[in-house]
Amino acid sequence: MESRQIRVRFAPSPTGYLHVGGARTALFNWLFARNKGGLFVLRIEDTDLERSSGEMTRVILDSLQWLGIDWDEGPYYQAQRSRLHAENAQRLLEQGKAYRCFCSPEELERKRQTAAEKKQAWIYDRACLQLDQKQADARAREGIASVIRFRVPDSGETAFEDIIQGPIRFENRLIEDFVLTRSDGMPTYHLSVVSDDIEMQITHIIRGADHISNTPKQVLLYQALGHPVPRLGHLPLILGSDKKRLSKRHGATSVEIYREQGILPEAMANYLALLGWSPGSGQEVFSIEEMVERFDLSRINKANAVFDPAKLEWINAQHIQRMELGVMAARVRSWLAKEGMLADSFAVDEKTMQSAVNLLRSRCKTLKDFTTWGRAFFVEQFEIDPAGREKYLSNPAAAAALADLASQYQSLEEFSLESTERVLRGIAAERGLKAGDLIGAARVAVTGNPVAPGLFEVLLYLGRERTVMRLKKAAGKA
RNA sequence: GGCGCUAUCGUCUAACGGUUAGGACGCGGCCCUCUCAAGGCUGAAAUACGGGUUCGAUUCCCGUUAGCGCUACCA
Repeated sequence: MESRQIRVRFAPSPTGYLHVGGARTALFNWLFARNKGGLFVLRIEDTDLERSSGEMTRVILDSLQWLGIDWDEGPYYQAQRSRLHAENAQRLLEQGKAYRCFCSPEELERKRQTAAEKKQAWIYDRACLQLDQKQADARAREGIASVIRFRVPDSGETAFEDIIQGPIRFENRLIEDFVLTRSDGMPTYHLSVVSDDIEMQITHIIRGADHISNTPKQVLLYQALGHPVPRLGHLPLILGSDKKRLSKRHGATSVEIYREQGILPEAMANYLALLGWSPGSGQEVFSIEEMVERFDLSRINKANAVFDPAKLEWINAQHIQRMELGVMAARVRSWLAKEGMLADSFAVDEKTMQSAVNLLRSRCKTLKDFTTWGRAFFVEQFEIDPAGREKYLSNPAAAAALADLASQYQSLEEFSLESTERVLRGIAAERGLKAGDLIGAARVAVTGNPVAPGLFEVLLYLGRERTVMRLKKAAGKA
């Protein structure tokens, strides 16, 4: 029994950057398709010409690619397909499943207002449904603008079995005769989506729960158009820390921003997947391949989830630590390039780059940390942290010891982990300093920071020449 | 206002009638230690409320409450 191939789609409106909610919707569709050997279709819903832009489309595609989400078909552009959609409306009109409505937007707005003031529910009152063919034609001839409205059944109910939410039902009498085409002839959202999903043979529609209320209208449309309804699954929404729907108010909401902050795409996808889905095994850190392998629509949660930047950061740190060293080094290299530090860097050869990353990675939560906190591991120009200077380099004794350390390192036969430590401890003992304090002073001198990887490993990484130079410089300034 | 959806630690979640309600982030403590991370151990922290059904409810049903969503000639 060969079942039809699964076809899913992601259909963003290019009215802004790729929102984390949208990114998760795309990811779940993609994971589902990849897990089932299905096809992932990308469609740009750019029918709102006012708010859509080609630039936004470009950014959204770029963000998807960055996340590792690739598409098998598309991108299709919905605006280019309006003629097709309008034809469907025309057909429904001819079949009596839709009718022309001449009510003006102002008139409708007035009725809505009145109802709202009386705290009454209001849906379109079907004033124009009474018009017969002749009357309608007459109005059209008078030049009165009209829209095409879908004729919703008066009774009964429209129900569907949601893959994620379970059975959902709506009474038809509470569903409005919604607009199919606007007065300028352009199709509206419901018509476009359904027409395209039919045309593109979408088998599973996985989207945000904010579309649940739209669904009965679309189900009705499928039925009127004589097409089976695809399987529907509505994902819980992503909320801000105040439990309100995640929006600009909450700060970083586009995946673009997290990318700029140094979040790895693997970590972003990993965290997003955990918002509403869990494998049930307790595992939380996955590679993309593991996610594809484990993903299962039946394990998606029904309740909304609060976006937690702290956990995202932790997931990111985990990926930074676990990623293959060579791959991670390449990421850091690109980050350095992006920051304009690569040209001045002394850590350009692969071996040195890997050593630096190896030393720093367990202490970095984002790529940004490598070039800010870890700056001294890549370039010679770095600032000494004021607090570190105050704590370790402010007294003359430390400065003198540092100068001594520099000269002894210079004449050391072998510059090793063991010898550098022995010399330092010797100097500390000789001068009545605590070893920890001298280590701290040296650390600040060579890394600019009171917090860094183990000192002697750092010295070895930097090499004798660079170490001596930095020690002398700090000693001179102290 | 109407309609719809949801409800386990602060947050993300596990449990698919029987568990001392588990894990993770974050927070606190201890260990490790040249600082800080990482790592290991550990502590505090939850089934919204009220009724049923059942020998037994986090789990099934109803109600209440709360939150969210939709309510356009936007998508």
